[in-house]
Amino acid sequence: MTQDMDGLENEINLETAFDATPPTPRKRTARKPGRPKGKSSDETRERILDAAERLFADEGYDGAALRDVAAAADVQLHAVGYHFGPKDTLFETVISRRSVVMTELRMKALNSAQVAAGDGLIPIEKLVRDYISPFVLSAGEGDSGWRTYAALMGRLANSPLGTEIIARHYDACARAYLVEFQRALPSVAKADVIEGFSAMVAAMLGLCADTGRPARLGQTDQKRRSTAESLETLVRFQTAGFNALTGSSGP
Amino acid sequence: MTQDMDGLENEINLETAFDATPPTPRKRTARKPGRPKGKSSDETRERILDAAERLFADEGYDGAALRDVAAAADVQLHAVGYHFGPKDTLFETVISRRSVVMTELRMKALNSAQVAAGDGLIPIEKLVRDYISPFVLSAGEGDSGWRTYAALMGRLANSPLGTEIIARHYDACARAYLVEFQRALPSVAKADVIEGFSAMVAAMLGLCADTGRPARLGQTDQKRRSTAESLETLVRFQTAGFNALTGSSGP
DNA sequence: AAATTTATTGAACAATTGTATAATTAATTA
DNA sequence: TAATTAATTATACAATTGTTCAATAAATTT
Repeated sequence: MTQDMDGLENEINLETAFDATPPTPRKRTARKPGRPKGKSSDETRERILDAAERLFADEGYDGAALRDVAAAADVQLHAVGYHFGPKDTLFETVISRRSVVMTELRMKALNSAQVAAGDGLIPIEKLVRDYISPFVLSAGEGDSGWRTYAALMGRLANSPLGTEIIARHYDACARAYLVEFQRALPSVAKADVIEGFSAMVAAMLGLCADTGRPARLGQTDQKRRSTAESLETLVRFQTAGFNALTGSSGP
Repeated sequence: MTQDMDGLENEINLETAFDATPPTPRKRTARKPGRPKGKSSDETRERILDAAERLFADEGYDGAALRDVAAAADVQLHAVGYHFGPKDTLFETVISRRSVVMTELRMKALNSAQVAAGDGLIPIEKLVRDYISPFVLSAGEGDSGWRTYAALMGRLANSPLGTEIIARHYDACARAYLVEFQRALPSVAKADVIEGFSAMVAAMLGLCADTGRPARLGQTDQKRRSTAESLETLVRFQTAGFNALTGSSGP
């Protein structure tokens, strides 16, 4: 919401606080039909995407009802369909809105690293860090939308629908990194490099999905770790994992 | 299915082959109402659980319709509710049926390792292997039900519902292992040990969920790796990850 | 042998869901 | 300024869903 409640020239209902139980119907603001005065539809689109992102993350693709998305975005049901078409393309749009940002961050980092390395190799730790940190930092320190997106991606990770969508939005970048991982680990079998990469991604998603399991397993309800600490631990762990693959089965 | 199609004393329809598109309605066998002759209801229960397991794995909790479960199990809709009550308790039963097996395997391995270690420490690699291998081997070499179950667990991993259920069924065992991990890594902060453990579990689930992403990322459609190979790579990778956490921030 | 319990089929219900149609009003274009 | 397009509310629909009720027949108990 870039420019909040402007152009709402009707009586407005200020219960914008977030409901803990998302399927709640949530009475909507009373508004007149017809094109609203002065407000760009882009705001509405973003509001719908934000609401959809959260509901897909909380309830899953099938669990999230378009009515609840509409209510959370404070628009009428049909506005959702009008802007984004059927449910699956809304979902696709939710994913791609941030995947393009994430992929650009990762590819820029990779390109810089390639330039810096020249003919040499990119260190494993740098590859791990460059792939992981945009996601971890966005999820941990970005706005709440990024946190929600990270939860959604984590949830998607091992589902058939999610796999298909991740392939479409993230595989190209993953392959670019894999080339460098393989180059930096010439003695490691390709299948092992890929398995390591998959392990790294799974750990990253699990960390960022932020399910609360670590806190539960630790019991001692210590204050939440800083994102930076978690990131460093993850980088060290995954880097060592990749390096341990050398000298096992030939390439 | 321990004792297949016995007691089906009515005309039977042999299209038992698995449908690639699970939401297909699937016409059921015509049978008389009333208690069937001679067949134990345990068979029916297992058939329903198998069908539910697969549909939950393929379609998710909300995506799986009880009607489709019933059709896949070749029973009437109400038989599902009769045996397992509402949908959420059916789901719970699907999870617990195998979680008790898995937890017993892991706890037996842990107890053996503790006895073998006596007053000494259990090596990290042994802890990793003992926790991971029952799941990986069941998913990779067990019957098809275990493969389905692994996909379901992977899918559950980062969802709110899944987290809650995993806590109920797997946290006790996870804590028992964590004690030994911490003992074996005395210089590592507790939060780091937990983060490493979470990374290990995430990688394990990602591997066993078997989404096909590794094959897609590798492109060269090589024959599927053996489960044993994957397991060894995973153990080596995760063990090195844990060991790399030593000597960073104090406990 | 009668009564009860168990396991099953068949049918129905009320609620929810994704999508489509109609109406309305502001912005844009001709 | 008239006509068209864009964005929105309001309503309707047909399909699907989890659950429940009724009927039936075999097994078990009394």
